[in-house]
Amino acid sequence: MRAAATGIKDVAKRAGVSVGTVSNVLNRPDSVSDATRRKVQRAIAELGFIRNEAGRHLRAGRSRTIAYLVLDASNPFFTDVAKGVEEVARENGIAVYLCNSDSDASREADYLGLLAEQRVRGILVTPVDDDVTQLELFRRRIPIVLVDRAGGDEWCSVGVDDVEGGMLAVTHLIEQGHRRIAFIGGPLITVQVADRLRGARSAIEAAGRSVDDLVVLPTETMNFTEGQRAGERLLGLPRARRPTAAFCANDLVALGLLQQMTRSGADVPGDVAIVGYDDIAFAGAAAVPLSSVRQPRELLGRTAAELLLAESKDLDGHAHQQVVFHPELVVRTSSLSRTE
Amino acid sequence: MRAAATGIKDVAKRAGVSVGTVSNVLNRPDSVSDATRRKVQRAIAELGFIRNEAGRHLRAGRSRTIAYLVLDASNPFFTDVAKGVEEVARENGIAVYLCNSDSDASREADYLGLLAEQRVRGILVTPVDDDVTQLELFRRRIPIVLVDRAGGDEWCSVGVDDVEGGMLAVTHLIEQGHRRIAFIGGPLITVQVADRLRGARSAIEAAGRSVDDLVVLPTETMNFTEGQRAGERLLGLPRARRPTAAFCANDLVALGLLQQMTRSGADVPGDVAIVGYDDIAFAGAAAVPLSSVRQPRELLGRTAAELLLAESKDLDGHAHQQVVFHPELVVRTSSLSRTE
DNA sequence: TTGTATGCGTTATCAA
DNA sequence: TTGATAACGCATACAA
Repeated sequence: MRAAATGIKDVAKRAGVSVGTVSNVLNRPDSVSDATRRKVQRAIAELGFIRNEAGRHLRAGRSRTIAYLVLDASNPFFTDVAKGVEEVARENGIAVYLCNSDSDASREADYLGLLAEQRVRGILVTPVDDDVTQLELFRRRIPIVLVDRAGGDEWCSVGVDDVEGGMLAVTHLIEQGHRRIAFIGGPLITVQVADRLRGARSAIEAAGRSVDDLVVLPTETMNFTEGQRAGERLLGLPRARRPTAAFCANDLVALGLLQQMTRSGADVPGDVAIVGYDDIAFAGAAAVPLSSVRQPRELLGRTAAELLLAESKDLDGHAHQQVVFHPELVVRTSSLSRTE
Repeated sequence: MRAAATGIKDVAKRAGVSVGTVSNVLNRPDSVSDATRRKVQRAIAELGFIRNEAGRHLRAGRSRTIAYLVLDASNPFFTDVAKGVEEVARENGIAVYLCNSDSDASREADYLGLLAEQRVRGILVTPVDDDVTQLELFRRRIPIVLVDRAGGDEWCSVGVDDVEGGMLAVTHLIEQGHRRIAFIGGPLITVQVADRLRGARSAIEAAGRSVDDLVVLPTETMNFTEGQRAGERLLGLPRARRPTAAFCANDLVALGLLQQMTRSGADVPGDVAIVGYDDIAFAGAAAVPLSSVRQPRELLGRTAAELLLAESKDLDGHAHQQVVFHPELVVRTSSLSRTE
């Protein structure tokens, strides 16, 4: 048998005081006499009273929940960012909904609708596509911060300089003596991917090479399987045209590629050097430790959450901020030429 | 400038009808005349009205949200289970909070408190420890279903027969000609781990071997790093006593072990055969494809969610159910003896 | 210091 | 078919 829901009224009755006093004990304990406070607290304990957030929310007009809508909950990158978000939220007594759009625009839309109904205090989102018009609708009601994506100065955003990341990766590969370099990732219209590619091109040009030296192998999404497929395509290229190095737009793709190479008997980094992106935990732990462009994941999450809470506290006088972090190249075995 | 929150009253005023009619349009559109319905719908569109879930919740007395409190959001096993949960929830117009206890009992307690305040309709949880007394408190108010863990017939639970899984794995290794077999996982007091170990022992006994042939290497948690450490310990054993096969209590540990072997120049499966547990996506994609005991992850999630919704609909007349699925051994390269 | 009364947004009941 | 109104649980303004 389930206990009936106890409310503030039941507590008041049990303690022999009014509901206002119970509320005071909960919210302004100093304004209540010691004796009364103890009485009320005992009643609360005896009844196992738990505040009803729906009532508080309705009364307060705003919730104590934010949401983080991610592209792919099974990508460690996002769970690491989420960790940073949760920390800040906890410090502020705020709960975090973790929602997974799974790179599906309709799921994203569903979740945004749901979150709007919940009147969450704010939403952190890495949008499925770069068209933010859909988000515009919601933004009129709910503060939104873009994570790992920029939206111009009309939006708060937290990201990492992906052009710089691409440059770091490819400059490193050039320094390791590689001429033909593959870029693997997609879809190419995605801002992050496009920026990383742009950085890669800049590095090629800065080295005085021809852009033809960069072989773009686009993928549909960025998961392990796509990396394996790209590996097959890479090995299918004629020897003369085959790149000796690959820069992958994320680590899942890089790990898939690495695995396909190993499986096919190709040596990494001997036959193909590999640099990934994100530096997820698996990267350093791969069979051949993976070089990768590290993003400050938890910091990204922390900063995004702080921006969101700031905006939610000062809705009108709020100036949108675009925070851009710098990536860092972590060199491991997968990209080190043995001849050096 | 942020738009003021529009409510059902604003819609009513705009459409020139009463709030009851607006509510009818939203909830029982058939009971409203076509003309009125159109008027109201136009007002809703013009004002960009979005229902306030807090109000609905307060009125209805119950929320349309459930929560899934996982041990480790970055373990693909849990995100796969979560996918099953979300599917069922979506089919029922219910939202899912995904909460990450990160194997930390205090975080788990915090979240349970938070969820109780939110009056979520139910909670799916894989508890941090096997002492369910803490959960008992909440259960009096909120339906709880244990996921991947059993709690006796006083609880609804969904799990997989871990004893059987352990037997499958070790029987297979014995059939592959191995005598000394390592069991790697922990903490050993965890029910799942203990059950898998028990299954492993049964398999040894069923084969007429001595239980001394099973070398238990306990780990503190079950992540990649612990697997690598276990690998070092394994290789540190004197040749004569060193197991030629290892059964790991999850895939992360197995992958860590596999990687440590490869790094140390040991051959898998030649020097050490490996079987993991869970069959996460990475398992089949590892440098040496990993044999693993597969759990029906999404089905686990679906079933758990269905059980939870059933219980939440019929609180008192509810009979607790313990659903136990059977694991399946997926044999890949990592455990195949070449001599066979 | 404590009690009373009101309203947050929604839905359901009942009357018109 | 539509409208008026009460109620959900809580927090606050104000009165005592």
